[in-house]
Amino acid sequence: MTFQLDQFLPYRLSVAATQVSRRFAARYAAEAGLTIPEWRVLAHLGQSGAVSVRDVTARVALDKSIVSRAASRLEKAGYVRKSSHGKDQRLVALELTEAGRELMARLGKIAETFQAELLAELGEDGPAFRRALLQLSKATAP
Amino acid sequence: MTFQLDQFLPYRLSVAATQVSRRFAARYAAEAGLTIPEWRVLAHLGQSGAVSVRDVTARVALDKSIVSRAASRLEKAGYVRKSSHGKDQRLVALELTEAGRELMARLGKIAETFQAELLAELGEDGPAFRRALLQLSKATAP
DNA sequence: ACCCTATCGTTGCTGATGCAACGAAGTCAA
DNA sequence: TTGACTTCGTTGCATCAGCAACGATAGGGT
Repeated sequence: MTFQLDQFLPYRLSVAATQVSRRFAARYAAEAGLTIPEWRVLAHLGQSGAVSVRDVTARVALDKSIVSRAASRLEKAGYVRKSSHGKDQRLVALELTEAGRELMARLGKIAETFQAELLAELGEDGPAFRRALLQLSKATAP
Repeated sequence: MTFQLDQFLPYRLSVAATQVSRRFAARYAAEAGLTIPEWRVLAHLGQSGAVSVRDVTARVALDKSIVSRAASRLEKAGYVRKSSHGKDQRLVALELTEAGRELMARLGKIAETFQAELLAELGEDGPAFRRALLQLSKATAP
């Protein structure tokens, strides 16, 4: 029997992820022209207060260079403020501005709605799907 | 309650996909230094005989420019042969060379093994996970 | 106090991505 | 047959991801 690409889990996973990202991006594009890294940084700051680039990097699964650039764009757009961390001068403290909090409040609603739609589509497979994603997200030892 | 990025399905899905792709890439890197598009094109040709770029594009969920470039690289590497489709001169017939079939045979085994590992990790959530991925891969009407 | 090493964040650079435009080839109707 | 329109595959171009290198700062041992 030959190998079937369309039965292959990594492939199916990648296609699904791309598809879902596209659908979601179409939703929030109307509110703000954010890239995915920008959206993730914004969302993380919304739930975490003032944190460093390193913290964000660890949490949102993006390279630090990407987080750095996303933060700079968000700062220029007025959604994020960079200040220096008093204690350790190497660190930068990132936090949302008032405009950033407002934007995040709107995007948060959109995100919740979208997630509800997805879960409705999944029906009873939803919980198992969630568990599976968590399991697969674990990195193997380097 | 504030929005929690790490509970958000599109985010979890994206992280899981990236993670799994990395793990799989690490496996086949030892056999051949393929990019993901190259791997997909190779895999599709392995199961489909001679087909056009358009066919591959539709099947592997990649832009036609990406398929075109991947096919060119695979041709240069000696895994793929491009010939002209007698009937319609616009079409290109892509097919694996002998070297391509050999490589695919080896990669197919690696892929099967890897998939078995993933399914073992998922345990009884595997089938639901599969169904969910298929459901989410469906595009919404444009 | 000093040096040696580690960490933080930014920037450069290479290659990949995705969109649009293009030439070539085919189709269909008048 | 001609001409308008469509489709196929390639290529150009702008952007983005990811890795490495860098300056700046911190910390730890002697």
